[in-house]
Amino acid sequence: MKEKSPTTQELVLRLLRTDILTGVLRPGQQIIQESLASRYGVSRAPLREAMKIIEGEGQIIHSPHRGYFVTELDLANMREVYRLREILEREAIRAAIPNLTDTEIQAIGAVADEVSAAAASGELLAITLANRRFHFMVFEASQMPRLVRILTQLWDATDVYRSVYFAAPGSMAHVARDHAGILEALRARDTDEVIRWQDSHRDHALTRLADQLDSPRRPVITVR
Amino acid sequence: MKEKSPTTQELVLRLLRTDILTGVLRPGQQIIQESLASRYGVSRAPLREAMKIIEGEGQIIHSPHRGYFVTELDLANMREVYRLREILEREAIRAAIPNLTDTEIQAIGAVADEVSAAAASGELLAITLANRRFHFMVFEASQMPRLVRILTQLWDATDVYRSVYFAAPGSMAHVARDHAGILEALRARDTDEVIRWQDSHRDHALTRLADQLDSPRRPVITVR
DNA sequence: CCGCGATTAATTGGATCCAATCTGCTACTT
DNA sequence: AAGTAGCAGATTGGATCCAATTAATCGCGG
Repeated sequence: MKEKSPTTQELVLRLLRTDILTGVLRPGQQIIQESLASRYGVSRAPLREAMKIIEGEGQIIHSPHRGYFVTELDLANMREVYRLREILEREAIRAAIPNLTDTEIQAIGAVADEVSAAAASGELLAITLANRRFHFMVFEASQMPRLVRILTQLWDATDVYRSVYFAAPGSMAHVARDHAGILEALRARDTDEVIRWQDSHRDHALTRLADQLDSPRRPVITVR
Repeated sequence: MKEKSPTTQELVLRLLRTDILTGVLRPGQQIIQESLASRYGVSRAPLREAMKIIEGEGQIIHSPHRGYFVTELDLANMREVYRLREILEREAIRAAIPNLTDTEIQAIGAVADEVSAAAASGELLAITLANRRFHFMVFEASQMPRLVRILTQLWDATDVYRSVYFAAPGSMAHVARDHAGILEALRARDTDEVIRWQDSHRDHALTRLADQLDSPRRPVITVR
């Protein structure tokens, strides 16, 4: 097997995503290209192309001749994202259920365990990523690549705040319960029940996140 | 009022969009950066950033070290786009109706006339753009910017084929009738009726487009 | 004659360099 | 003293240049 040759902008893309996710780059903050490029040890060229991608996903916005700024979500915006997720995830689940094989469901169960393991370790980034994999394994079974892409964008838009949510006490137990419920309903091939669990799961996250929106989060790391 | 200073990549962006829309760049074709850049009279740098945006909208795809290619939609993909449009446009209309003022509806009516005027002139590009404005004036009244953005992407994805559709004889009369129906239902604030018209409008377009997908379209202009 | 491998041309990816624009400060006018 | 014009520094936008990767052709061997 030949090893992958990661192009520089893919690398930068990953770095950018995690920096936004972990709060190194805070909402509202301007991104100084030179500074960030040297921080990543690359030139500005691949950074700018990577930023154009992130901009397309709505995580940063661009103002000509002024620069890029990390987007800041207000409550209305957040509610819109969750409303769209509600509509689209229902569609994804409906399309996915008939396609899901037993082995795939088993694999999804394994990922659920990974989430729990990550939760035990307390690694916020690991939890977020594992949780994402869990849900998207279902979505991807829909065989609707464009739908999956849109859902990815919607999840990306709120991921900045999601890690804060996971940090809240008691959230992890709630998540574990919902995941178990989803899994059980998947095994029974009970579409409506899966949707019910997923809806409640999402609603719970939204109310928690809405609370967090008032109290601004503290910086994790600051880049000059 | 100060005039706008269009940055180069915005210019390139517009050029790229119309080139894809009008078929100068055909589905499946590779985009040779140097060739296209010189055609636009610019360097490759702004072209590449513009392409990253278009890629995010799904109109072209990128393969590392190989290049950019204009995306080609198969029937399954096309059906997915229309299914997603169905779901999301319904949501947009539901959210929009309560917000629509009489003056706004009047303005939408004016745009419907523009579509007819464009249809009479036979200018395919003008028809496409006017038609788009008509529908998006409704969508934008939803006050859901993210939803509008996603819908824009979905419309973009099929616009390459839409002009072919408009060229089909009899289509224009059908379109005019549907638009009139939508307008009337808007004036009556009858949400379900608007959705019914919009659904039928869309379904008609899909069946026509599906036909076109078999017979490959002839090139309009070819760039070396 | 067909398949496989190496060399070469073409194209993309990344870095550096220069020009255009914005922002904040200073000084001047009223 | 307040406001505005203009100047200087910083930052972004665009162009050119060089390196890395791909694919295509040619040649060799089976």
